[in-house]
Amino acid sequence: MGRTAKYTDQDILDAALGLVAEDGAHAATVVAIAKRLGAPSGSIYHRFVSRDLILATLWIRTVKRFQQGFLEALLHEESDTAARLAVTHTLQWSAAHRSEAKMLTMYRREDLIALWPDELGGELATLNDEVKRSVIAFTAAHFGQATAETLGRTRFALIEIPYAAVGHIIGSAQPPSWLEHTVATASLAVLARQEPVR
Amino acid sequence: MGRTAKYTDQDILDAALGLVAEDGAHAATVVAIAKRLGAPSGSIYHRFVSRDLILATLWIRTVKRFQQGFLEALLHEESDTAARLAVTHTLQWSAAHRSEAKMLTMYRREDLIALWPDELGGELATLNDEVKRSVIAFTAAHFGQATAETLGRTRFALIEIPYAAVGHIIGSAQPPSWLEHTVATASLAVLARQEPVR
DNA sequence: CGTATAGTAGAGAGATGTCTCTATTATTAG
DNA sequence: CTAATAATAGAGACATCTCTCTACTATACG
Repeated sequence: MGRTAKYTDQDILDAALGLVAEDGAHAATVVAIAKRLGAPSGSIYHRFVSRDLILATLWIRTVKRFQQGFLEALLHEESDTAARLAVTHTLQWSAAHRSEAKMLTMYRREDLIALWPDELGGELATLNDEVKRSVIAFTAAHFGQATAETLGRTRFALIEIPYAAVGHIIGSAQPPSWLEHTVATASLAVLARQEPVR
Repeated sequence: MGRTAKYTDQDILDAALGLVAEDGAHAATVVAIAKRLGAPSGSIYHRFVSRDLILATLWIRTVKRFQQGFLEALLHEESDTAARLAVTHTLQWSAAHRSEAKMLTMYRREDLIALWPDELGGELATLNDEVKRSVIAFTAAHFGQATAETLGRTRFALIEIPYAAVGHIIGSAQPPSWLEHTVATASLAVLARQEPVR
């Protein structure tokens, strides 16, 4: 009962995402989001009690969307293959979801959301739990044990190096052909178990 | 003639830098900078005509400070050594200049400076020229020729991978001992001339 | 068909930030 | 010592953004 929604929650999140990706984090003001949808700002506040809640919801949606494939990749039983799949997922997902990839790699949560809303406190607290568990399991399986060093190296190989490559994907019309192979090379070198020649 | 300056240009830049590093880009408001120095905002505007000019000047100062050692490292005639030195410089400089490293790795220019001031337009245009030239020269020397691929791989190895590691330096009291070796391993793997096993 | 309800619409209050303007103060040169 | 000057000091004009409040509108259900 009541009239049907003209602007859905998802529409609002998409508009915010577009603004962040196109014009930067500061551009996603409530007025700008409303204008992008052709709505007045009041309509936005009918759905989300605050700007921070919009961006926090968008953040969670985006992180979860990215994590899904990443977690699946890490499930592969052969650890080198799992690593390759994880790296490939990051690059391909980023190419297929540029705006979202841009948001994730370009901004920290704290720079997008001034004050994390209480109602999403629980969500935030557990958001990375699965990935953390998964990375620890990978490290234990791959290196034999998860120490500060092996964990740090794993994170560097599986997360930070691929993230660093996303800039190349966002920057150009289509990802350079050498990129995927290069990133995999770097990651696997970091994950090498025998002591490399110094 | 006239009274001596109580707050110098450099004091103002340092205050802005501290705010950016500690509380994020949005925290470096003119009022906050003034408060940090114990001055009213009017005194700041006596030195810099706009907030953007403060942050743009800081940006240039920081980039130049970083580039100096990086360019020196790349001068080494043996290219593998040059690469190692460049990587090491990025990590060690970041450890020694955390606030500046944080600013450079955490924010893009566009996110710090809304509208780049005209008076610094020339500076900006040439800011990266030397590094670009230097990276091209390195690529030509190392790979034999600078193509889109060899240039892209060089940038990834010498700039983006080390940048990705800076987070580990900023995040903890002292950089993990394994970091430097790990980053060098990744970079050199990317720079390997023979086709790696796929 | 009419009423309850979910939603849209938009004006405007209040907070925060940039920048301007005028007054005051310290320092140097003659 | 005095005048010129470079700098500090701080009030407030103006812009922008978040969020509130009230009025209006479309739709579903009986």
